[in-house]
Amino acid sequence: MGASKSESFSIEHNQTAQLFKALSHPAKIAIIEFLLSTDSCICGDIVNQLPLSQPTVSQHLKELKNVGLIKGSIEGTAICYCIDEIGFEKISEFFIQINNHIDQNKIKCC
Amino acid sequence: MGASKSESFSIEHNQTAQLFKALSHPAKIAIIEFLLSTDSCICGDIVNQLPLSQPTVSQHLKELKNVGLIKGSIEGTAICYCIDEIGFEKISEFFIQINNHIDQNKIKCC
DNA sequence: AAATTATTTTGTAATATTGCAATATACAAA
DNA sequence: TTTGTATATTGCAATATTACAAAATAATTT
Repeated sequence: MGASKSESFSIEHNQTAQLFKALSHPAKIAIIEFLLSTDSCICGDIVNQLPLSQPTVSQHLKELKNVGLIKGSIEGTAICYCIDEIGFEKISEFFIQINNHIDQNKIKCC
Repeated sequence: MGASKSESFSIEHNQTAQLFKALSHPAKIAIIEFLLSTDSCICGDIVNQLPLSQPTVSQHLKELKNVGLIKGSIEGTAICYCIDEIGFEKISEFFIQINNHIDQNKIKCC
């Protein structure tokens, strides 16, 4: 067999994993950090920042947009991309759980 | 060509991406959530919780341990696993950046 | 020491991801 | 309507991940 028995897991676990998967590549981290560092976020600028071809960057942008971590709007002939808070809020919910656990000193073993 | 031009990106971006990659599968999310929900964290319990074979679970545990998201200690013949705060603190640093950005309302476009 | 129990490692098949050339689309300008 | 500019899609090769059977390791009990 092989590859991702994702049907065997809950929708929530799959959705959380999907968000993390969208951030599991250095190019995607670089895109997010670039969008954080600048106000102008024209797609072509992102392509120029990265050591990857335009089609590859376009594919990474598509995946980040699909999970709701970035959003894009048409500006004439160009497209303006920026951080989408909604996706990051979903991820935050996961980390709130983790931090509550750590704060409560529930960790007794190891 | 194909596959992960990771050498072209900074060490920081690669490390951040590695942490997210370790969480990019529903089984790994399920493992983390199980460890959050219980004080007893014997490896065999995790195997029983998941719809995967024991060697597959072992492999997921190894990856989570490698990036510092969980840790394990030997207890006789069994191994006790639990959340490792260190890895989660590294991820938190990334989200602090994001939240600062969102709070500052820097998002002007889209 | 042999048997038992718990976990890891190895090998391998199935599937998914990454990256890019080539092509397509969409709009603006000439 | 042709040309140019910006971005997306398609198709495919290279590589990585996922899953598990089988075998290996390690500690415990008998």
